[in-house]
Amino acid sequence: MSHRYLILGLLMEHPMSGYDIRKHVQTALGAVANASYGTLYPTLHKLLGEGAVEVEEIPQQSRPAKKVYQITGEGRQVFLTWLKQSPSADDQTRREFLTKLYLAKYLSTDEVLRLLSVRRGHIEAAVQTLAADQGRAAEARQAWIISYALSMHKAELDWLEQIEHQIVEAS
Amino acid sequence: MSHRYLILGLLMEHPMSGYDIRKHVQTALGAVANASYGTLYPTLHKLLGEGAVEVEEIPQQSRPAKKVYQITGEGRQVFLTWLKQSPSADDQTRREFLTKLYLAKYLSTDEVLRLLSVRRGHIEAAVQTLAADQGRAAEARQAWIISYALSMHKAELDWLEQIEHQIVEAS
DNA sequence: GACTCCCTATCTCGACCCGATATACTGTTG
DNA sequence: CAACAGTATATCGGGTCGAGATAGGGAGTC
Repeated sequence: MSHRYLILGLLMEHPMSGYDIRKHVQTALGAVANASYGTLYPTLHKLLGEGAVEVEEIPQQSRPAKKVYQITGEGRQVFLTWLKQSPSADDQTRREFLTKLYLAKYLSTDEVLRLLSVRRGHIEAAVQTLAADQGRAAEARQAWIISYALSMHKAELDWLEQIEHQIVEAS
Repeated sequence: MSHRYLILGLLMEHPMSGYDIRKHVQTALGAVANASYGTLYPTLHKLLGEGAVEVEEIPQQSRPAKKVYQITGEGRQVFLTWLKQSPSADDQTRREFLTKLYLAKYLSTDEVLRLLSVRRGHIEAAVQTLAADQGRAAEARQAWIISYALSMHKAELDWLEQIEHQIVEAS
């Protein structure tokens, strides 16, 4: 749903290929968004059919040919209309470990603690990566996204500590 | 993917109908999970075909008939195998407002601030609801989920304040 | 008494999204 | 020279969602 608009938004700046868009999303928004090829290419084809983008095929030597997509005037309008609308209360948050925690009564205390520690490991790894990215962020908007993810991760680490405490004490 | 296991996990406790499962998920895990009918009923049918659950149709007077699903021994095994596996680093986080914030260069300062304040409103409303639920939470595991969501929301409010500051000062 | 909601209960439809995989050539590194 | 990583496109199966269809009953309002 919002992938089409994210794509249009990125194309507002430069014409890009699907491959370029993917890389861009991963580096700039990877912490909070995703754009798999299975979504990207069909969406580009659909936008093309709607006249929101145009494509130019650019052959390259010693590389597969590139299909460079460029946003049209119509596409710009569609994008800006969406952008100016208030965001919905979407909040797509899905965490396998939380589901498992909720069902933890079927696990031993040790298993629950391991579940939490694995989660902690995942977050700490992400924090490391993000902290490194934070220094490299050239634009403010990139820094915003990174600081968002870092804030959430840090809050989750605090929460994890609390829950671990509760579980150890209750056992 | 994990919906099937969440369903099995809930059926570990009591036999339930699809409608019951939905209500249960909404009240107990609504802050971090979802179970739409479009997912629920097909998943139940699939689990039935796999022999992980059994169904009994219960007619009711002055109500539509209920299909009560009960987990089988095989289903229990499938569930427990999944539960004992380390959770993947899934982290499905999608927020429309973050995408819009990233593309805020096409908005005026006022529009960006409105975007953030709408988001703030959504979060504050959620915090209110969750705070009320927190008192009513009978089981520890419910309280865990609620405190998770509250922690995340509070961290996001702090982050929002920071970003609003940055934007006001930069303008 | 008529009207309008809301609740119970099942189910399907179109659309979206993801991860994995296929294809194919090149440059690098051990 | 073999193995791997990068560039680049695309599809497939399957999970997921929100919205709507269907249908009867109870509660509250004018």
